[in-house]
Amino acid sequence: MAYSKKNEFTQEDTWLADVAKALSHPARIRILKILTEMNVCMCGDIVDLLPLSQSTVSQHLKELKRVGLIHGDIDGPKVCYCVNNINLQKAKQELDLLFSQVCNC
Amino acid sequence: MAYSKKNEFTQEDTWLADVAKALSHPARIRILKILTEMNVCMCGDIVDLLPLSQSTVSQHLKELKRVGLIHGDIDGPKVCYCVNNINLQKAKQELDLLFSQVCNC
DNA sequence: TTTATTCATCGTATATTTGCGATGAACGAT
DNA sequence: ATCGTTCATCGCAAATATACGATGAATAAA
Repeated sequence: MAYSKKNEFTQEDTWLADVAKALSHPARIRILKILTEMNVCMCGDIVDLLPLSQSTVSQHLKELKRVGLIHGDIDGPKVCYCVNNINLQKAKQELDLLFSQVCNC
Repeated sequence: MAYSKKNEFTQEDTWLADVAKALSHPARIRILKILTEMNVCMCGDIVDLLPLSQSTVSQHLKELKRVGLIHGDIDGPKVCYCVNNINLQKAKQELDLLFSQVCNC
């Protein structure tokens, strides 16, 4: 590849692609749904519901945190994960905008 | 990784993740927009508009075709690429459903 | 038939993602 | 102070993605 060319695009396209990347693994889709279904959710709760190890789930949570779709509040040795409604709404709006630009329906 | 675990999830979550993956590179976001702006579009037209080689653009087109967001109609030595409105609409609907499940706004 | 155009695919290099076990940090409870 | 719980991170291995040049197939035009 030599070097990535991802930054030779507009910031909007890059941001949208980045959000899409965060959604591009079924485990992360599932995690978002789990976090909404359960009001409070620790990492261990999610591990129990997924066919993945604790360290792998932790990585997926980190990716969702990176783009701001969730946040984790430290509570002693636990971390309470929640969806970030503000950023989810922003992501929804930007995706809606993309589809309105791209789809002639 | 040993083996991927992507198929240990529901078909819906896997399909959504797959659509998101197709949108997870700014070049592919850009290509979708270009295909909408121009009514008829050959691969070479897109290559002229992107900082990527012809073979790389062809790969991105292939990925968009794989999930059905675009289709290419052969026209002699040319290939006429278009967005696939039906599947774009389906993708939009499924993403809307996800956000309605996941976002408390 | 030869030539030019258009594009997909192959081969290759590098980067990134996915996944796990092991380890250690942080904290509450004993 | 010690122990158990919770979780992030490190180190590693394997799989995928990104990017390019080279090549070849397919067709239109000459």
